Amino acid sequence: MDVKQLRYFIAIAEEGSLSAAAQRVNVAQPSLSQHVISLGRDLGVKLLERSPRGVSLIQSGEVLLSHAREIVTSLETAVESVRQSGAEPMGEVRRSCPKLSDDGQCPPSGPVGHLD
Amino acid sequence: MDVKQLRYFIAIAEEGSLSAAAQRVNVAQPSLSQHVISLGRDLGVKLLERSPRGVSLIQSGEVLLSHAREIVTSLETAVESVRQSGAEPMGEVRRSCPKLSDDGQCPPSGPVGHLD
DNA sequence: TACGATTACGCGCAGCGTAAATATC
DNA sequence: GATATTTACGCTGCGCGTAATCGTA
Repeated sequence: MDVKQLRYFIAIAEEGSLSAAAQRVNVAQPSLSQHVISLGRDLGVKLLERSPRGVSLIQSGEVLLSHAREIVTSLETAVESVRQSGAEPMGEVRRSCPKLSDDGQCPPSGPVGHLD
Repeated sequence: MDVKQLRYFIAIAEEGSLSAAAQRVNVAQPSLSQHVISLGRDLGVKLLERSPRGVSLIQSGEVLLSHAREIVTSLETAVESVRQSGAEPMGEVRRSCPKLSDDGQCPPSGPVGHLD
């Protein structure tokens, strides 16, 4: 069970259609189809019903949806607070520059804040 | 960012050692090393310090740890409720939430099955 | 015919394990 | 030398996209 699947599922639930959700999350429909099948199999429940026009959530799907939203939100909150807690940013800061110096180097950089 | 990485990170934090954590989660040490490096890179933050005897969390790591525990718990709860939502009566229920909104309220709840 | 989901199939990459290297005691 | 992490490297499986197939109106 993966957060990516939860994101996909939220998109499907909100769009009511695999095709629309696929566009929204930039993934091909077959991939989403596979994910939702796999998700249902992992949970041992049927999550949604196939309608001639798209899909619609059934009870278990609604339950999953609310939890999924909560979890995804928690995750985003977590990332945000960890980033802001960073007294010690790490890694090299790579930057591009619009114009190289004559010696082919980037001009010296000024003070840099955190990356968004 | 993946839940698996959060589980791994929790194990590392609690064991204080990559080797011990690796045994606990049944993964080779190098794999965990890669994961924690990747996690730190994704977050743009240094999470722990290498000691000659294992590793120890620094501030950002502690922040991540608490969030990670919360998220993993939420995920397990979610799986449980979805599984049990199969044939259970449903309706609005009060629920606890791992994190209050800024105004001190629980985030809005959706329809759910019963909680044990 | 048109729209949407599923099945089939091939490819690339992420994650894993083994093994070798590095570091600290 | 012992313990613990990191680097190197090959392999397998998962996730994705394309294309073909099925279902319904």
